Amino acid sequence: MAKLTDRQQQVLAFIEQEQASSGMVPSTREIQAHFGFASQTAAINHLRALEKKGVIQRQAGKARAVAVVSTLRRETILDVPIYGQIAAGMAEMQDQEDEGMVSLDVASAGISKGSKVFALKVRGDSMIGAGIHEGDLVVLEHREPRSGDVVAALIDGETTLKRFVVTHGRPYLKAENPEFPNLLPTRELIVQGVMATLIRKFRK
Amino acid sequence: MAKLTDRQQQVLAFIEQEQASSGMVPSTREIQAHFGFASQTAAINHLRALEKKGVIQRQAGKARAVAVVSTLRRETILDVPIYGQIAAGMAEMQDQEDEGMVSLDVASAGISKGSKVFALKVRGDSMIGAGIHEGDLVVLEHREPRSGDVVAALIDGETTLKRFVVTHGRPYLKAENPEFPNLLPTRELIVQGVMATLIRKFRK
DNA sequence: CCGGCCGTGATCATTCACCTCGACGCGGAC
DNA sequence: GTCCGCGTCGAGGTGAATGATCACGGCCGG
Repeated sequence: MAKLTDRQQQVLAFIEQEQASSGMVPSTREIQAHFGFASQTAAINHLRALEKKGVIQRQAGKARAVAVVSTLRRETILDVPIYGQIAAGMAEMQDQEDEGMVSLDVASAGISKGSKVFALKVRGDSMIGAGIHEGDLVVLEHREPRSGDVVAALIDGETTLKRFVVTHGRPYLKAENPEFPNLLPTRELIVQGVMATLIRKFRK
Repeated sequence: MAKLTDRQQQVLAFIEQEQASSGMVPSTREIQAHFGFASQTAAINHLRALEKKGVIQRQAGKARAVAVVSTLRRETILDVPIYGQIAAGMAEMQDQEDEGMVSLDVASAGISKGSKVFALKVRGDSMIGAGIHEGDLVVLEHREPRSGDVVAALIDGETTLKRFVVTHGRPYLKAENPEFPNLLPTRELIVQGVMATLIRKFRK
């Protein structure tokens, strides 16, 4: 891919910035106005140059038909709401206060498109044996758990992270920390989500 | 936010799908054609309804002036290239084979916009004490390490993950695993990146 | 009976990409 | 040097793409 000129870099930056802030790609006239060109031709030429260098794609004749290749190549982005640490009543998935958002691509998340997804901040260290630490962000998928999955389960009105194990046809919840009781009886087991991804942010 | 009709959901899905695949929002006529409407008005009405319900934003008079609010609210997405496990010669950041891509928002990544970023797949368990396991994906930022940071360093032509510690004004690399030598002398220390985020994908 | 939803059909007014012709500077090729 | 390509910009014009509007009708729940 050929290198971009300073000017072309500026134009590309403008396009990307506009798309991020207003959601739409600027037209040739808007580019013209932004850079103070007296003619559209200047803007069009820059677009053509960017297209030839492969950083954008265009569709002849169509309005605002500019697509930035780097965002085009990207996998679908999943927006995961963070429901905090306490998840009482989550079974209904309602009235949950959003405490933020994580966005990552579906491939990295390993999540089947279409299923309900949410995230929780890990509190405590009952799963430290599985490499899940306090403060980690856990992305969970709402689906039926399989044996061996790490799940967020509602026990005594509180959500905790445990490993879901089925032995002799009976489901158990297992904490991965020697200081915790290894097996918990699981009557009225409510699994709120199955762990799909873990995200840990290091010092800022 | 008012609930969407089935039809409105379909229209929104079409818009999002088009934007993802071609990079641009469909025009009213394209929406019309896709759904087999005999009139543009049908398409326009749906857009108006979607706008009133707050899921899209439009700008009067402008072409393809539709912005999906959910993607608009989103933080800036960072595209991180995965450079694999072996990173010989990475100091130049050149000729690196892309083995994929991870995309996540800058806020979750905790990365200062503008710095060079890349990712590596963790091999071995020398950092298991820090909760970093084999197979984890580590996002690294190219910057000067501070004491206590986890860094990817080039030692004997191979990249390994270690904790960077400065004691008595002298830098050391420390493995977080009792089976490994605790402190490594660090002459000619090349730090390729400072760990910013960890991503672990669970069973698929 | 009204308002929201879902359409058809035709027309109008802009927005917008594209084209032609021309200009200037710069660096490499001949 | 001289020519050529490329980047960058100006002036003006054309036709297609596109959003917007008006008029009309049907369906449904409150």
